[in-house]
Amino acid sequence: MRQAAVANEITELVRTAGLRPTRQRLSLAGLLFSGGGRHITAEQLHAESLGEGFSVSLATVYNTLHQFTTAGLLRELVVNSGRSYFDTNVSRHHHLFFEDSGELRDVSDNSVVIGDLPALPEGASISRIDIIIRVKNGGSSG
Amino acid sequence: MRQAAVANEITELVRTAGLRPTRQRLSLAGLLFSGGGRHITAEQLHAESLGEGFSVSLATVYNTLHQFTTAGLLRELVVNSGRSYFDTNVSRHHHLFFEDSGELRDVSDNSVVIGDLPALPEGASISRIDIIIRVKNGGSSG
DNA sequence: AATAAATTTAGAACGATTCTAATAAAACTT
DNA sequence: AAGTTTTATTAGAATCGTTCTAAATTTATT
Repeated sequence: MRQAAVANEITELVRTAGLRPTRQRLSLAGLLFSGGGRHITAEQLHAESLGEGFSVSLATVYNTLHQFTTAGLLRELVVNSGRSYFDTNVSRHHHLFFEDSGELRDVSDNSVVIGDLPALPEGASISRIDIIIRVKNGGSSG
Repeated sequence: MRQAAVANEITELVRTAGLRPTRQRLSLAGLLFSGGGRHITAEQLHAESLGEGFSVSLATVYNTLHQFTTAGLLRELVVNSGRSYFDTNVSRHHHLFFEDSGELRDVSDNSVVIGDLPALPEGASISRIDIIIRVKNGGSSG
């Protein structure tokens, strides 16, 4: 697809999220959504953006990641205490987490069946089910 | 059971973990393992210990929680970025997390069936599967 | 252009956790 | 049980990821 067409799509994506298509948001959205699925931290995205010559502050990276998450464009993922990953795949799925490398890989939702659950309190409902399969040794090789 | 017998059991538990039965470790182990299953943060355990008149520093609480975790007496649980819970139930099970109250409740392992997984890289093996069922509204009521 | 509203930013502040180096307690030795 | 070595505890500083603040800039509207 032509560059201009991609840029338009990104702009539309940001607009649809109810956000003004600023230079910073478009750069970050481009990095996040132009390739395949990604699992990325705020610091990683910040470094990547600077590396590509798109200057942006870390505060804006955090703001943008949260705005995209609220808009349903990203899903926030917690595997370790003290660091959030943001997943560009917001469809129902789970994760393989390689403890050694810190890499995350998607696992299809079909691989898992949840059976009976304890009764939930009155008025309560499930907002999400997170499954993390922690793997030791290996990773970054497939 | 008599107080003295309980104290002996706790002492043995700490010894078996390869740790000296110091006053601080015994107090903390008593708080952690004398009741039923618990899900507790370092800050909560620290406050509880001081409240019971067992003075201990926060650093020691952290040290002790990690030592107990390494020894297999506790399991560290991450549900939110920026805060760890420690679970006194180290048998295979999963969790219900009440987003409003921050409460955690155990879910039997029987409730869940994991089907096919993607092939793991050579030499890799699963160290643990964490399932967190996030619940909105309700909690602390059952 | 002028005005209003939203965004970005640097740097301070924050909360959870870890580190440091000094003191204290526990376990050996004799 | 005194002396020695090893291990544990501690207060407070340091660190890390993240959030906040208030000023400056950009975008949208009139």
